[in-house]
Amino acid sequence: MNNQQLAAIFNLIADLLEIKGEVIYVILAYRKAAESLQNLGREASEYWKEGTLREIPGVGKAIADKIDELLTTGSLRFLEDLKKEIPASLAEWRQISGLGPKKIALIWKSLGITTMEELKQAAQDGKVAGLPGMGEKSAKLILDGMESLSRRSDRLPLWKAAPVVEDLCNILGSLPGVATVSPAGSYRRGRSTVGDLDILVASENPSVVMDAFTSLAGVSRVLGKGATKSSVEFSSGVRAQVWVHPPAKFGTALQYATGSKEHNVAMRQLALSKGFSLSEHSLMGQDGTEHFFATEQDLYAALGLQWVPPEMREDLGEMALAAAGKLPRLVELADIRADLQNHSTWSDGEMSILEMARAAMARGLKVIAFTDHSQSLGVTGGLTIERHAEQQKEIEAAQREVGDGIRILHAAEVEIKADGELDYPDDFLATLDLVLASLHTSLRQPRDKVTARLINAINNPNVDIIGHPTGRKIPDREGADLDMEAVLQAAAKSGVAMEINASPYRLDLDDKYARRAKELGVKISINTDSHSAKDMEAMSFGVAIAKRAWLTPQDVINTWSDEKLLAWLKDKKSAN
DNA sequence: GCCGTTTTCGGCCCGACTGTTTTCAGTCG
Repeated sequence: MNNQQLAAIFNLIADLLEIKGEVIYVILAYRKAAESLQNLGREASEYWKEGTLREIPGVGKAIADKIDELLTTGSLRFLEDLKKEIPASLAEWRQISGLGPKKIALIWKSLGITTMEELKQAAQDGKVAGLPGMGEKSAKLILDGMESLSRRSDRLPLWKAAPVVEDLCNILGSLPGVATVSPAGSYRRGRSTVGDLDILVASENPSVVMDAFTSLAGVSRVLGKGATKSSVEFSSGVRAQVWVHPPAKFGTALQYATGSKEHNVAMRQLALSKGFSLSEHSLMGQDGTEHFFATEQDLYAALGLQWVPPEMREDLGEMALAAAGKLPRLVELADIRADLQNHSTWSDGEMSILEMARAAMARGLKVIAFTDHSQSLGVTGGLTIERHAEQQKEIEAAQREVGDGIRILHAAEVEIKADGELDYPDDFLATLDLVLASLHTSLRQPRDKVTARLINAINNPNVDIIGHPTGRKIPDREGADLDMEAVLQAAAKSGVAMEINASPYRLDLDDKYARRAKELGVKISINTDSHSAKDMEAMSFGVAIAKRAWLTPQDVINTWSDEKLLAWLKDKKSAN
């Protein structure tokens, strides 16, 4: 049983307990444990074997015992008993927006219904509207909620969210009286998928913003419209929410709207411990005096904290570091000087080596590696060794053309074949400037086999980087079922770097594994996997993942000087 | 149910918006 499955069980327990009417703090404890398991870079089963389950944040005696029972027997007595009391199908109703635990309990107990179909029927028949505290609008809210639930996917992939956020910011920013616009929420925190889109607007005239936002083209449903906060659903199923605050309060408001919820709870607790009450409007002293902050920096400083980068705001230890003035200097987009996975027309790319190199130069890069596919990946036009010799000539010509502007590396994305062997012989690999090894095929192999394939590649002294390690595609394809802990341990031992593939379709490694890699001393390479100049824009997404993993420039080989990077590549070769 | 630079027991964040209400409960973020 993996972390995701354990987390799902604890979230289910939380849902059922909430409907049952359990005190809120018990529910919060289960949700915290679930959240914590999802963010963990190692499997809980490994902690379990070591007897260190309670080192997982939010896991105390009771939940550790439940994890133990689940891993030992595969089931949980507590949950089975709970299901006899509260039908598990009611937990599905929680996904309907506008329907919370209290109303679910009311409907279930009053009408004796438990399924989605029965709920729909009851809402249509007027039975829901007849309940105490409910009315026609409540029934309609439920029906609308069910309707949009059927249209929505769980979370929005970044490649879908980014253009929408950009459009919204441009439109809102051009309204009269608007001083500033900023994305907030999970998008600003750099998550690889986002839920609803959150946008914060600074203006003294909120009604203009609210009116414009709720009447945008493409809005299919206004979920709420108030004086300073509104939310809408677009016909695409995407939901967005906009807050408006005056510029003088923009700092507190942006901090609040950025979250995460867990980070904000920690912030408020800290404020309380210092005799203040923190809200999205102000920091209020016990005597009622309010302090306003135009910037987040001022707010964090007022609480005795360093400004915490949004990507770190998950309550995973950043508060203590910020209080001690010891936040790491995270890697930034401006630190990136090399992109080490790119494709040209020599395989499945759309542009020539010279065109790509010039595009990279225009972005300020100093090193670009061409990692065209290897021969066995036929659909991509993978290169034979003979064609590599021709490509080498073109690279030399392109290098003469661009001069000192950028260094072009002759590399390859070598296929790790189904049997674990690499697609080129070692003596050829040794001649390349850089070798990136990746899985593209037979991703569904059993865990042991696919893990062994990757480790075999890691142990090849010619391999410098493992590309997009799990092979996942967002949102459609789960990655290979890897024993990531074993993979990262092997990489630490051999000195191979692991890639954070910056493509918003991949973002692989994800942040939790990248963070675990850093703990083990594994170097990271952030690459765009570009097939055209436009793809190079994705670097910022990869950097966001790296920041979420708390990586510094030293951890990321793409930030290193030419000398250091080339020496590192050479050392790996000479260790051959 | 978890947790500890106020605490091993007593806390655990705060406000906007909506609908069904005559002053508030539920939901959401």
